Amino acid sequence: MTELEQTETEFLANYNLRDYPAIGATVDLNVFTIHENQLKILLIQRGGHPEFGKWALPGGFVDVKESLDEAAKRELLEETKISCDFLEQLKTYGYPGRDKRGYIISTAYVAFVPNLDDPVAGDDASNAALVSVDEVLDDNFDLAFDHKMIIRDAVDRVRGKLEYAPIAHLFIGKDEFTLSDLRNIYEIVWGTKLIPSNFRRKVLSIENFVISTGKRRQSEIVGGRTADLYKFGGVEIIYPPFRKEDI
Amino acid sequence: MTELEQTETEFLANYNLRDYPAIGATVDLNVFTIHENQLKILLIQRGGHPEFGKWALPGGFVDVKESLDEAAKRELLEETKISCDFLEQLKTYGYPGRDKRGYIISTAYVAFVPNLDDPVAGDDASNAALVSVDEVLDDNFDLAFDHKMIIRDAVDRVRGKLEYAPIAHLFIGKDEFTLSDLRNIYEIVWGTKLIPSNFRRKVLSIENFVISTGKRRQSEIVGGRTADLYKFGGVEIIYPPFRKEDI
DNA sequence: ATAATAGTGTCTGTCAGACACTATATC
DNA sequence: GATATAGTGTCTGACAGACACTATTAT
Repeated sequence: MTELEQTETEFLANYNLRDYPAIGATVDLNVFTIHENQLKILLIQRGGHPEFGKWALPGGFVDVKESLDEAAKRELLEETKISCDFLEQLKTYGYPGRDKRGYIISTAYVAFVPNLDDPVAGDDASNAALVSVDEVLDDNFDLAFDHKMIIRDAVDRVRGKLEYAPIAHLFIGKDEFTLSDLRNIYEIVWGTKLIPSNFRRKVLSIENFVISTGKRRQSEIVGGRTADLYKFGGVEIIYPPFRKEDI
Repeated sequence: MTELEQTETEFLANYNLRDYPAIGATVDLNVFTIHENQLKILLIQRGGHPEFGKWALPGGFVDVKESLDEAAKRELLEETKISCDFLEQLKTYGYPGRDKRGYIISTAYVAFVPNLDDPVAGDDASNAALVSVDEVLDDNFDLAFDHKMIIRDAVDRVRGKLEYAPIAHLFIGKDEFTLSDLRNIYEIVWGTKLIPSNFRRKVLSIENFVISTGKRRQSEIVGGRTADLYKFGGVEIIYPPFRKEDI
């Protein structure tokens, strides 16, 4: 053992995180889905103190035996009973007073799940619901902690991410989808109408975004021509990106 | 006091973060600058355990009386004696084993500072240096903790952010600058050559990116025509973004 | 037939890449 | 004059917005 290793061992023997003010670490999950032609987010009604009874993001304390990502994945599974393909760190929120239990830092995550028609009631949660983001972000909708601020950031992230990341298909439950299915996701998340022919041209021009399966499927609503079925092609970034609007 | 408030008060009286495993929270700063025509990052040589003597990102523990942003600003001031206009949260790193002192979560920040020709020697740091990012990211360069991973993410953020955020002028120390000065920043950060005429057209086509001051300044190197001086115009986003390369 | 949806083709305007050309400075 | 940098103008190709047109289905 070198001298350096020895002094480090001594240092660590005397070091204890308990000598400093206690802090907590949580993860909060922004779970988005498309439901009834709306972009919705999963909320749980708090079954314990503090903020008892208020709607809040699912989440919980990080275990010291796991990473933040693992904590997020675990909470998602515990509270929604689903795993998902897209789970990404959003931002970390930490300042005095955001939680009455003490100085608690929360790392927020964003997840996309396909349309889960029969939503979910986790273990810890007394109640769970899918709420449209428009409703949640309304001034009259009361949320626990600083979760409204977090959701606002998360919605911005989802809308922005759709421009350059091939993630829209993650909202579709099926492996094979039509370009109308795909366009529908963009229209709902962005709250805009897209011209079908232009959308089609853009999507097909991106190499490996979608791959034709050769199969066709007929429209679900009323009449109409049968549509080609595609599957995701594995591309990692959409370049040049979609243009959401002319600012 | 309602019944709900009463039970919450009781709950909080019995709640103590000390009842859970201790965790720590730090901030780490990626301070970028342009120095000797290179994109460089500020590193400090650790003057204490653990990782004694290794190069590391400046940073330190978060105080429970301040927010994460405030902690980052404070550390930046303590370690570099400069405040800066751009300080943005990057990502939070937390998993078992990343710090020998215990489960310590680190929130990384990215800061841009203008060319500080005479770099900096903070209080806590035994030694400070500006190192080119190419050198730092080389396999042979040894860094403390997981800081190489953090720097890799930070460099990606800087290069990406330059495409759509009007931040290049923050690397220039002066209030007034020529389009060559500005182009130089893009070329250094991206490691590419840009065609001056196209760069000029792009910059001037973005409303309120730069504003002509009417003044002119002659080139610093050798001969050449005097260049128009501009100042930043306050625009918040560059749309459509710069195209860094055709992928 | 009519309505509804899918898919093709084309015109147009914007904008980036490339580069020739002019203007103004030092040496 | 040579050389270096700043700035103007223009050709071209890629691509998005708009929309007319054809194709295929249900009612």
